[in-house]
Parts: sequence; structure tokens; C-alpha cells
Amino acid sequence: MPRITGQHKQPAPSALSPIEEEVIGLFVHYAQILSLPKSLGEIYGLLFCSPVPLPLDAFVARLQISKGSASQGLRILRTLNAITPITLEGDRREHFIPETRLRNIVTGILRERIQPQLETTTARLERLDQLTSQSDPDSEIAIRLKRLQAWNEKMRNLLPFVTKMVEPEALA
Amino acid sequence: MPRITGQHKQPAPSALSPIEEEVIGLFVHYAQILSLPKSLGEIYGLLFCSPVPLPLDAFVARLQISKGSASQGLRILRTLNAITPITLEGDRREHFIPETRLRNIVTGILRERIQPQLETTTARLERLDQLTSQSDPDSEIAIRLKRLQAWNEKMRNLLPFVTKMVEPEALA
DNA sequence: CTTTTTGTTCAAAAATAATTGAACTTTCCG
DNA sequence: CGGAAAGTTCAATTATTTTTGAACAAAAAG
Repeated sequence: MPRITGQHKQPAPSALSPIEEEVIGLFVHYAQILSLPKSLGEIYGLLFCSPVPLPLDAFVARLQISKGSASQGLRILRTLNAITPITLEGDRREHFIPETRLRNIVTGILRERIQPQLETTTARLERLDQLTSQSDPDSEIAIRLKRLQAWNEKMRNLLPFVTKMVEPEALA
Repeated sequence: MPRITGQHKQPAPSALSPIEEEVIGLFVHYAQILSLPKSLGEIYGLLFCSPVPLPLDAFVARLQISKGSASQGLRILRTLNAITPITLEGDRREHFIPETRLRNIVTGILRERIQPQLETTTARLERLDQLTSQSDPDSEIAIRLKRLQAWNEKMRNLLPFVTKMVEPEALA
């Protein structure tokens, strides 16, 4: 009398193991730090625990989230390079594996979330520069605006540095 | 015939100047990047433009926000060291000046917002360590958890580094 | 061509976060 | 003492974000 087969038909809504609970909790926490939706943390956390690639259904069944949530969450994680889609022999569904190299995740977040923000900041600063061009360059406000531009520079310089820091062979 | 006096009685609900609008817009944008409430950006932005220290009333009047919002916003900015309260001769109200050194603001945010989060992360990782202590140390999951701990280390190392980077005499 | 499987989209609902405003405390002043 | 000014607190409201689920498309299978 065979046990459950490996076929992907049965929903297998098995509850989460204690370890899974804990890892998922950790990534939900990370998501909150980054102000990303909780579901992203859940999805990534479950995938992080899984020794095998998982399809969308797996997240719906095990995390008890809607198909819509899973679909959107997986899309965002994909654009962040936090997960990679792979095709599994003889299974029509797309499966995913987690990117477990911190470096790649961090650079994904920097590229997708931070960089674009800094771009629009630069544009704003240029507009401000125009607005203040005719005012006294020694005034307090002019001095402060100079400082603001220095801020932006610093932040832009910081990014590649952070990327370096999280590389495997990081020094400090 | 004297112009308006310097006394702090008249509400002076003067509209924001174009420069103020723009600077405030910029800091609201920064607030959004950091997922802080918009009102924090508005308050800090207005103060950043002001050549003189401002009391709570000034924010209520010029930004058209409630006293409660102003009070809470100022409190948070204070804990972040983004503003400094000062006492003005002959005025009972507490006034504020902006901290305009990026370094001090960044370290405030790191200390108040990021550090505490990393602390709880460390606690979570220790709990996970216990949960996995009896499982096979060569299993994929064990390997990945090792990696997680390395992540945490890296992040902790990164913080003092970021602080350095935003210092005035920063190298790169 | 029809059905099933897989996955996306998006308006509505639910959950979460921010803001308001009225009640309250404290301090200052006469 | 009162009373006014300054500021805080917090429950209720408002605004924003996230999640759901039903309708829809695409592609394989029958």
C-alpha cells in the first residue's frame, strides 16, 4: 500500500514545520524592515526552507494565501532577483528557487527600489537650483541648499560601496 | 506706521513660498524613501528652510496640520536627532532648529530604526539555531541557515561603515 | 474545437498606518 | 488661587496599502 505519491495533484496542505514557521517569521521581519509587504517575506521564507523548487500552487496551499497574492508576490521577488524561475522536466508549471546570496538580493533591492528614488531626487535638486539661482548665494537658505546637494552626492557614492560590503569576500 | 511686529501673537498663516514648497516636497520624498510618515518630511522641510528657530505653532499654521500631528512629528524628529529643541529668550514656547549635518541624521536613523531591528533579528537567529541543532548539519536547510547567520553578520558590520561614509571627510 | 491547467489582472474588501481634534496635564503669570 | 498658553495623549476618523477572489487570457491536452 503506497504512501502519497510525488505527483503534483494532491493539494498537500501540510502545516508548516516549526523551522519553517521560524524562518518565515524571520523573513517577514526582514520584509517589515524594508517596508515590503508581509507576503513577500512569507513567500521567500517558505522557498528558502525548501530543498526543492516550488511552483505557485505550493505557496497558495502551504501559506494559505490567495492565488493573486502569490502571483504578485512572486513577480516582485523576481524583479528583485530574490528568486529565480526554472522549468522542471515534465511539469508545465513554472517553479522557483531562492537566491541565497545576500549580495544579489541587496543589489536587486538597490537597483529596483533605491536607485530610482535617488534619480528623482537629483531632478528635484536641479529644479531647486533654478528656483534659488537669483537669490543671494550667501544667505542661510542658499548655504543649506548647497549642503543638500552634498547629501545627494554622498548617498550616490554610498550605493556602490554598500554593494561591495555585502560581497562574499568583504573585508571588514 | 510699523509693519507686523515680531511678537508671536498673530497666526501669520502665510502661504508657502515656491522654494519652501520645493524643499518640503523633497523631504516628503525622502520620508517616503525611508517609509516615514509624510508629515515628518513636511515638518523637517519647513524647518530646513527657516533662518530662525520655529515653535510648534509655526508648523500648525504654515503646514496646516493639526497640533497633534505637529507634536508627534516633532517628537519623532527629536528622537532621530534630526532637530534640536532650543529655548528662546523671553518666549515660553520651545523652538526647534534643524540638524543639517547628514552624518548626524543618518546615525540617528540607524540607531533608532535599524539597530533595534537587527537586535531582534539576532535573537530570532539564535532561536533558529536551537531548532536546528539536532538536524543533520550537512542538509541543505542547515547550509542555508548558516548562510543566514552570515547575512546578519554582514549587516551588522555594514552599519558602522555607513556611518563612516557619510562623515564630512568621507573618502570616496 | 473544447476542456483543463496555469497564471495574470484588477476592482472591491480587509488590514494597517497616519492624522485629527477634543480632553487633559503642566507651567507660567497676575 | 484662577486663567491662559503650551504641549501631550489617545480614541476616532481618514487615508493608504495589501490581500482577496472572480473574471480573464494563454497554452497544452484531449
